[in-house]
Amino acid sequence: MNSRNTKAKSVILQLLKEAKQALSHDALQAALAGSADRATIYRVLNRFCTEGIIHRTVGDDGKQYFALCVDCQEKHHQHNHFHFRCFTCGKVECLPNQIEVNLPKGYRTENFTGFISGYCAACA
Amino acid sequence: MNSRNTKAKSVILQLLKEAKQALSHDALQAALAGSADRATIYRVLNRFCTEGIIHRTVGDDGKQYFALCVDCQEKHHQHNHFHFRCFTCGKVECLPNQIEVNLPKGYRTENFTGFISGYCAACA
DNA sequence: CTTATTATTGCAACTTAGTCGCAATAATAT
DNA sequence: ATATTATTGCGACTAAGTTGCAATAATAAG
Repeated sequence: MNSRNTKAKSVILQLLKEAKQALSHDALQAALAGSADRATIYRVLNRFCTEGIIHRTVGDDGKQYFALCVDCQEKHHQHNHFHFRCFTCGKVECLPNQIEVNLPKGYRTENFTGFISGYCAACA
Repeated sequence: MNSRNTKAKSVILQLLKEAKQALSHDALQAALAGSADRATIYRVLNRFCTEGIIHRTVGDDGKQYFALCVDCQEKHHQHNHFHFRCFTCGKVECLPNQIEVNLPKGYRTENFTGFISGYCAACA
């Protein structure tokens, strides 16, 4: 009785799967076209994050983006990759490079956020 | 007649100099203790950014942090470094490492944001 | 199939971060 | 001393995200 299959959950998951890129809350809300409440979308996304189905990153626009990143699916969840946002087309994609930043002695990493914005190949 | 010396500007600059780390708007506001208006602080910070005196980064908490980073002062402004935020003490510091991320062909970088949060040596 | 349990939803209110218009203030130049 | 206009303070506003609560609807149990 832990988790239930609801329309909102399956549609949001489907959208994230199809997108193959990171989506913001409002992009999802637009795609859902009123079929789910604002708060519900936020809650579903947060649930997916804690369940480890998707990962969250914060853009340099201060907004949260959610992605179902392909290569960190089954493996030990490692999200030390950068995200790229195109100013023109607005898409936010996961970049393949895994980054290692060496922190000062004694520091412990809990969360990694790498974000680059600019113009993608199609829009540059 | 481009820029004027005002109390707000000099105090905020002074605070950023003393801090030797990135400060958020509300940290500055607290330090200013009512001696400057919310909106003024935001405006001064934005002005400093466009003047190139300080740089802005967005934390994984979605908040903006402003720093007068030492090593990118006079040089050609290069802010491809990571910032680290400690969950416990809350400080946000600039990490020395300059990062190079190789983007897909044809992509143009406009903005770089690297943010790591966790526990600093003193708090871990 | 029917009923009970409770995860999930929708709604509304709320918080926080940041921006903006406008009149008042006060640096600087004349 | 006066004029110019950058800057400030105030208030209203927006956008992103969260939360409380009652209603809804998956699932489990009978």
